Amino acid sequence: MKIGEFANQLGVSTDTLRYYEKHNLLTPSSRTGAGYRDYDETALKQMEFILRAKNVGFSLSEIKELLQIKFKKHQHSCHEVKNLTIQKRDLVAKRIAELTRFHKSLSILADRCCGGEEPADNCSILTTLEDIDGLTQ
Amino acid sequence: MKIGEFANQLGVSTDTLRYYEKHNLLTPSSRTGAGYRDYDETALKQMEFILRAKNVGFSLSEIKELLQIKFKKHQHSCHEVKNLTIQKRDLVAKRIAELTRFHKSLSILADRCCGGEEPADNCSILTTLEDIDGLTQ
DNA sequence: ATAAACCTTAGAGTACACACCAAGGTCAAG
DNA sequence: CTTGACCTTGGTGTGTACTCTAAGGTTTAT
Repeated sequence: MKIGEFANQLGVSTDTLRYYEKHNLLTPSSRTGAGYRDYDETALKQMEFILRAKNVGFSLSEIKELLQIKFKKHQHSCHEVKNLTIQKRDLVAKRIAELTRFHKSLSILADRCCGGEEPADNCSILTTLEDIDGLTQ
Repeated sequence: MKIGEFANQLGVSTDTLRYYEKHNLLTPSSRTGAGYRDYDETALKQMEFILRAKNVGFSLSEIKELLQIKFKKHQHSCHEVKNLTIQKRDLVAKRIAELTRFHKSLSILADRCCGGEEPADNCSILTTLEDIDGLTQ
């Protein structure tokens, strides 16, 4: 399968596939006489692995680690894989906590503001950001 | 106040202040004869505004918008400010939802995995990512 | 024979928020 | 008068995940 068709099947761009190849996430199975990339069933499986891993939140560099483990499963332990997963989960949790703080603050600001069409001279959002922190930490 | 002292007081780097100046977030009040940046009380207030806005989750470009409104309050409405805030809040909410999906998936993967020291040949995390999506969407 | 549709490479551009560097000017203390 | 601590500009580097461009080669259909 040439890159265009392969990309279409997976719903990604050809640029993405070339990018993944450059970053050692997915190498095409072979090249045609003209130097065109040729993808087969194995490549398809691997690309699906990558897309699923992306879907659960792994970054490309994390996926690269997962792939290296996957290629040599017997040289790595379950423990290692679980660790990667837990570390990622905890990172995600931290980010959620931070965003939740943001969400709370923004909600407070928005709820206090009248939102009317009058000039913003006394807008409570602006004054809150100007003055001493009126937001619950 | 020269840039170093000003930066110290605010707990940011001089690089940050120069960056903010370049991106029209904060211009020093004046320059000394030698061309040194000179910050005064007004600059301090504005920088505090910026830092508070950052603290509630606004990006620098959003803060720039807020500042433009703040500079000409009577030319803008409360409605406008509230809109910015709500839009940001909703964006944050979306991101939280996405990350929460990630967190769930990662938790499921981690919980299922034994995490033992044995080789990862049958690691449930890897097989789940290999096979048809076993994760609740 | 030629046009359309595909493919190749290398490299630049995007957004975000800075950090870091080099080469040089300025200022206060000793 | 020199040392050290500060300041200046302009430019490059970081990480993430692509996207786009230029300049050209290949394949397929008409």
